[in-house]
Amino acid sequence: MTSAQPTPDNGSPVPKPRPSTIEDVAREAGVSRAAVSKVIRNAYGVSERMRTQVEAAIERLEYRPRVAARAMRGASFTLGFEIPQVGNDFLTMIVDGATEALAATPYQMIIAPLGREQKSDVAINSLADRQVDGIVAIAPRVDPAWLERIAERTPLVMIGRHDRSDRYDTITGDDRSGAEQVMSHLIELGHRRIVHLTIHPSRPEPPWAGQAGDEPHVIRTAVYRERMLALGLEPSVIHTLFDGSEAHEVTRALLDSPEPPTAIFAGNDTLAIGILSAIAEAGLDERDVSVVGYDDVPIARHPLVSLTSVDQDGVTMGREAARLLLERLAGRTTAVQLENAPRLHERRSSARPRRP
Amino acid sequence: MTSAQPTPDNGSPVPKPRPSTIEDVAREAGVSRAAVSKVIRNAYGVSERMRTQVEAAIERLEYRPRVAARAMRGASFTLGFEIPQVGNDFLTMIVDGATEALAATPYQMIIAPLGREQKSDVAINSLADRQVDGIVAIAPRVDPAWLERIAERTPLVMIGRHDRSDRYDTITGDDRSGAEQVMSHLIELGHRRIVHLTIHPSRPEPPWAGQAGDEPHVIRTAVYRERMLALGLEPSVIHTLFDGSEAHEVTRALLDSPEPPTAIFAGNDTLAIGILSAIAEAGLDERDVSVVGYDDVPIARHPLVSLTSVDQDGVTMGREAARLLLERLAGRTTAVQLENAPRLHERRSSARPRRP
DNA sequence: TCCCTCGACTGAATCCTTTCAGCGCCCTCC
DNA sequence: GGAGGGCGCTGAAAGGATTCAGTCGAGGGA
Repeated sequence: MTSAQPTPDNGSPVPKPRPSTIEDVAREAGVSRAAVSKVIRNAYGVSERMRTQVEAAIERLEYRPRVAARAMRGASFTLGFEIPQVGNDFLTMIVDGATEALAATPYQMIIAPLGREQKSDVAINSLADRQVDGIVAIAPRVDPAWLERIAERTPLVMIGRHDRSDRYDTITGDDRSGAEQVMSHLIELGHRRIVHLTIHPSRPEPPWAGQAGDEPHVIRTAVYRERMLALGLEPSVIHTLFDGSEAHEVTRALLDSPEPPTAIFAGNDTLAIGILSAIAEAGLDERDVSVVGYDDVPIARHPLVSLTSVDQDGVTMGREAARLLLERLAGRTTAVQLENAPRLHERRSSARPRRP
Repeated sequence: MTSAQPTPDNGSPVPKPRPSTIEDVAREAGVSRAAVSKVIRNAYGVSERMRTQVEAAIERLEYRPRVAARAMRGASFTLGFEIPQVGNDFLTMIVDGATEALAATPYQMIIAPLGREQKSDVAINSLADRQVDGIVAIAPRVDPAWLERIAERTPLVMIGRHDRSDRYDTITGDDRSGAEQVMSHLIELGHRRIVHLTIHPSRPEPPWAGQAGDEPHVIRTAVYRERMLALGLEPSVIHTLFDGSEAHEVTRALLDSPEPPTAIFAGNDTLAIGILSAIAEAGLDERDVSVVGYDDVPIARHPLVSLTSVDQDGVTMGREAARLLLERLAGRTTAVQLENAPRLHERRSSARPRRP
């Protein structure tokens, strides 16, 4: 990065123009503050004449309501999304779906991304502190009881985990079915040495004690184990970090081992992409090592990648999450659980093994 | 998505527990509100004894300051990022860099994503309304004068565009140099029929009148034109939407044309990925049509993709953007311009043409 | 001993919006 | 013609933090 070029300070300290307030608008329009407030919020009890007057004043003064002040008594018109990994395209799909669903509403979406070493609760707390009107948490690694405490104050939709609650809504994919489809597919192709590579489950430590079994990845792993054992095969599970680079390293080591797998079932597509890169670098292809991912992110469809993957329709999940929050804000108090049916898309990355 | 399973309302309307306020903490610790405030903000004039007392009370009451209330008089400890396209991995890199830079600070980052049809100003306004302490805008398609008005009130860093301002800081890549590298590379490989496929520039309409020339993509296009004309070749520029799918369609049509190009210079990697998919689907490869992208997103390095691309180090841009904002918040009033030097990474996607 | 200074702490004002109780006024209905 | 009700609007309180001017007490210097 080239050295900075500071522009000379022109001496005159620019006086910050005070942005206009609802008070200014009221004075300008010759009405009370309360009246202006009603116009803004489209509330009941506003004559046509006053509406046009106030709107004109708002226009003239370029008035914009301060969200902070609104939040103190009313609503912030903001929905917060906790996103565990910004670069993950599955999460992007969720955001896309939600953006679309929110487009015609007065609600603005904000995203609190998780830092590399940050925990979910930091981001969720940060959203709650900002008094968002609703929160979407994606497979958060926190204690369900803690989540319920948050949900007591702020409508919350949790995407991914399979625990249920009366307090918050959940949206899940049927991870059992998805993983079954993957395993059936690989087994039918004739694979026997199948490795499962996935992310670390949340550690079973307080305050999040031993509930990891509800996490999507953990369920997929369980299905993998069952199916392997049912065939009298030895399961082999490897855990890595979220980011695909460790998956890449691990795969490279696997390929160098005396008896490398003929197939790898990846916990998600981000990992699968990392795995594919190691296989390609080694000069191998799908008939040496097949790979199946999970999420069906856009790049999986790309003909150069052509990754077999489980589609769980993240866009719909995001859209539904937004809808559920809006419903809650409109008054619903009962909890809702949605589950969608995943579907395996078979592509080039999975094939019959060259030698079983 | 499977039908909803409403949990039965258990009748007892749960009384929302009132979260504790600074008042409660003050009472609990036997001090004044102002004292608690000072402890929280690490302000001057706090004895060791009082600090420990107050901190204990905060702990006991699980007190968390309300950002909305803080924002009304002080700071919101929030930095806002306007992101024009959530799925774009270059923008993800910027966010990653910024997240890292902010990790050790009390500042939390929030992202305002742009909807499909939304304009930059909506997202930027929305951040300003939320009284974030600073804003990062990425190649926003708004009038520079408008941006300066925002910057009068809130420190602002603009990434991408090449216009300068005394009011806000800018971070750019040297797009001229980057585009020169691309064109030199393609020409040296022997390409002559080179098409440039890029995104639509902002329309030269009020309130953003005819300043599109400062946009990174427009500069890259200008360089392309110059180099083609210098060789006596006819430039051919095609504009598409942000998203790679239209690039895919357009490329397919190009390949079917009587005299298809031997190389395509893509305005960014997202487009390049879309172009590559059309080429691969047509059963062609880099010796039929070479492709060069811009941004060097992570997937470009993937051996299955191996896209030649210009690296402008988005992670550093994000980190620097965060740093510049923190500097402003610490008191700097002069504007700073940073520019980094892009570097072309040659990969498999660009090769000598099979027949020139 | 008295005055002054300085550090630690407090009380009250302030930020901007929503909400709620209440007040005229006009219309309708009996 | 009076009661009642609905509509349109207002004034003031409330919400939770920061900030500023000031108070108090201890310690130092003359």
